[in-house]
Amino acid sequence: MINEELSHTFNGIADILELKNENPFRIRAYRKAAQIMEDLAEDVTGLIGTGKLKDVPGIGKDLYAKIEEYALTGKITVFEELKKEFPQGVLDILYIPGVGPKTAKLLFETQGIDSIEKLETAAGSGKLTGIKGIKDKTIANILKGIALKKSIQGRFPLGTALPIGEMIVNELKKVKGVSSIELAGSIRRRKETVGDIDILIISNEPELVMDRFAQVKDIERMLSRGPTRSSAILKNTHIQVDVRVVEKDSFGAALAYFTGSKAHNIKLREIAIKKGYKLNEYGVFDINNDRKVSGATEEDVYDALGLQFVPPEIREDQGEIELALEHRLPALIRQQDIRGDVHMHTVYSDGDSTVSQMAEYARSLGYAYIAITDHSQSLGIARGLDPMRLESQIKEIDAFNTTAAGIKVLKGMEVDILGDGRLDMDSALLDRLDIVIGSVHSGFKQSREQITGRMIKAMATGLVDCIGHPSGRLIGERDAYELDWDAVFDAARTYHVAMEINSYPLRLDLTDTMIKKAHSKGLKFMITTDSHDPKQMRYMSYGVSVARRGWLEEKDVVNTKNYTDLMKWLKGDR
DNA sequence: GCCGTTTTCGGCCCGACTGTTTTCAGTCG
Repeated sequence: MINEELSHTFNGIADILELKNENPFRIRAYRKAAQIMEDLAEDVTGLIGTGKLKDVPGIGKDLYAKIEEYALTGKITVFEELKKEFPQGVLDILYIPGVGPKTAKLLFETQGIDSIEKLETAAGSGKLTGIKGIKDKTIANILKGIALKKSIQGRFPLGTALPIGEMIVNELKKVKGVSSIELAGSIRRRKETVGDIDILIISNEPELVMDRFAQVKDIERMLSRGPTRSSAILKNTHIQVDVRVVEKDSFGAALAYFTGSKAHNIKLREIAIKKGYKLNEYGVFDINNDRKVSGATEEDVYDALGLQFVPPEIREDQGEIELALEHRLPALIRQQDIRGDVHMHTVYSDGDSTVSQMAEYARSLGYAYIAITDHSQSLGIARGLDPMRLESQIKEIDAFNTTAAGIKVLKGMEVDILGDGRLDMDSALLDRLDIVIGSVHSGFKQSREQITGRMIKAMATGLVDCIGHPSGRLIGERDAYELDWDAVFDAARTYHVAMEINSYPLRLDLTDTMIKKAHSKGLKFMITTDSHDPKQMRYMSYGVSVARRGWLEEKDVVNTKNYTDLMKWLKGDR
């Protein structure tokens, strides 16, 4: 999508402007624009057409013109000109941890170093000694940084980082003197991918915490170590972990600060200044006498600034601050609002447990109901069900429901939406089921028009209650297929079909931005786990987090209904 | 480069750690 290309281009412009030691605020404007492009739910080309791009805060006349130029010609003249001044390799060097624009520029201009390879050779052969401001330690750090960059490829799925973060939190929790400990950063905001793991601690013995942290067995090496801050790189994953110890009466301010997002924090500080305060990670201070106004809890901090408490998942400067000022934030859906899990598999297809095993586990989680939704026959690899086997599963579930107490099992299917948009099961049989999830599992390479057409055709049958993992993406493994989201959402509205929020950590699909878009069109959602094993039902929290990031409330999600109301909804009362 | 019930010009968030310095620049978050 052109949005990603623009995001990349704007960051490239910002990189070169940094090398040129340009106005930092101009650089920030480009960085912000890059972030805006990344967060946009729509193709920016469409926004130009409808004139809506002019209304996006942060995109002024100049950036608008550059976006338009890129949409029309595929490039931005300013960027093409800037690239002549610094080769791409110098920009690559900027992304080595510990090397910034000043160093990169110095190395390029005095030594002609214009690639990471040249830098590595020069640093290794001692050619850098003698340059002003560069001594042995700096050279060693450059080499370490290069090695680090090679070992780290981008961001990590939340499903990888969160369990590791929780493990370290549990280790440090035991240290003497620790009274509070929280994960912060993008993990706390539950972004689908995170760049590092941030941990915030209150302790009256910070040295003990840092000692224990340095001994965590998964640590490969320490990057820095101070009395209040330490950083380390973990083995295997090479995720960076940052630990901070703060005073009790600063914990809220520090938690807010280290949770981010950066854009959210900047706006908070601007509000603080307007009110005559200064906000930093230690608290809110009166600018006149430096007296501390608040800081012990996040609630206090937001309150001092005149804001409603903003849940971490929506701290992205996407309108939440403006609503918080008016105390009109949505009441985001909570885990305990979920009354049942309505997408899961059993041994009938590619699951590893029986209907009753899944039901038993769901009951232990406190659910009122589950839906069994095994695959249909075209998905051979998953032993998809043909009509006969579906019939026997229906009988088994009916039998289970007559004997088992405390939980209801809905009869369902995750039916394949075939290459031509037909459903992979007899209509009469689907009609007998309580719930039908329609999913695309094949033909990912089809054109945007074809896949969009398939989905709309499937929805138009009136047999599908929900579209499963609508984009088909697997984080870090497989991109989403091409889809005309407006057309799909509009059709879903017409045929009263819900969108799935699939909680499986590598799916998390719909994404937060697409949820917002679908929500704005009035769609309903189902948050499911797509479990293939009872334990996977615990992934529900991931889906709820994504829903929260998409600003959803309890009423937006179908499986928050009690059993009776859910059945009414499924039978057509929508 | 953006933005405006303090402004169309002149502002634009704040501090820790490192390594090189003799008081601070660079980098990062």
